[in-house]
Amino acid sequence: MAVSEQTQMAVLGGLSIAPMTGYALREQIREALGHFWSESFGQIYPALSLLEQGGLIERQAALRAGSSTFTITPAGSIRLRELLAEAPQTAQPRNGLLLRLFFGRQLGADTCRRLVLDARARAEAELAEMQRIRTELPAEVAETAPDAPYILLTVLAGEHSARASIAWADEALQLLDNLSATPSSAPTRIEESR
Amino acid sequence: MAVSEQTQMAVLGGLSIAPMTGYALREQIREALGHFWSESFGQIYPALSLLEQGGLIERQAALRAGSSTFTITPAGSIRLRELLAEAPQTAQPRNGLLLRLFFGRQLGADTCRRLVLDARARAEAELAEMQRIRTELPAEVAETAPDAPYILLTVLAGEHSARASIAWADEALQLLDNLSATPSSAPTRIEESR
DNA sequence: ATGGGCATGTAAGTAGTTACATGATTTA
DNA sequence: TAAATCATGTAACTACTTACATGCCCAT
Repeated sequence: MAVSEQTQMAVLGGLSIAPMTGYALREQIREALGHFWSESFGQIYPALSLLEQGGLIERQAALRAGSSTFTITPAGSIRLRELLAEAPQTAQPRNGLLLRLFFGRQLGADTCRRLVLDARARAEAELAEMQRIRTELPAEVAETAPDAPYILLTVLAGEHSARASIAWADEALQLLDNLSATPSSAPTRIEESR
Repeated sequence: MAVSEQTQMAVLGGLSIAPMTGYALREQIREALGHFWSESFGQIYPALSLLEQGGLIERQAALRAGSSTFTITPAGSIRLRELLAEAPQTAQPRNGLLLRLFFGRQLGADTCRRLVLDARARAEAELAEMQRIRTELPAEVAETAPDAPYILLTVLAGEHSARASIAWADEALQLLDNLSATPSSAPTRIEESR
């Protein structure tokens, strides 16, 4: 127990692309899935033990003493497809930025502006990163080419999300400026966007 | 202990808009913050006890026996502003949909299309909901008018996010269609978007 | 009088992170 | 040979949810 199906899915998925050690798995998850997923060692190693016991992966002694390489078994591939086919469970959202802005009156327009600017900067960085990944995609996954179009979908999601954050931030900044200009009286009128 | 600052912030924030019972607080958080925040009773009641002990909120006996209304104290207002001013802590992302699409080859283009269509439908619903809230905003918060422009920021964020999801889904569906059309060979060429 | 919504609270369980302990191998 | 990196594993902690126990009060 104590290992969620989500984690099993990520571990089996990683090993479905290439056999590797637990340590490498964590690195790969960080690099390839980092912008929408994460796993810590405290999850990965128990998951590897469990999956090995279930015959879904196999452990081979690696060159390095004490370390081992894990390979997915045919049963593991079947299990992976099963897990992937389950409906994605969406955790309830917790957006600290929006929570702060909701109570923004307590915080003041200036501090809110700062928060939005920070968010905008993060989104810009995210967008640049996604575009970098997209240009490097064809080369990176040369041997895992059939996965490339699916990976592209996740990169595009990141791009759309980042662009939306930037557009929202710009609109929000303008509203906050109006708010500062008209200290308390007439609430600023909002024109329809798009 | 055992009550996170995040929860204290949400509880103090809720009570900063109006005094209410723990039960009402949960309802309000659900209705007003539901699309970007959530709190369960298991969080709210311990938080109320803690904040009361700290003198940040006060309990008054309500009309109904056994129930009590909580009011934020001046010290509570100060604490709220302190908490709001702290940098938003962003939990690491876990997007089950993108995880599935990343390993989409195992799942097949058809099942992926279904997943994307579901996501698109959810985004459409979200967009409609955000637009409904926006039109009702001026009326709803008549007495809490000064909060309205800040609340609007969070609604706009939801709209931008939903629109981005829809645009991404449409692009993804087209890519998946191409993928089905060209079974395995020539990976489809992606033209630059924007 | 009873079923449903209002109301409070707690215990148990789930999911996950962080920090630590340990040691091998590579690189500077 | 020392530091950095690779590698495995576990224990303690944090945050949060779910389920339950309890009871009030209103409408039918």
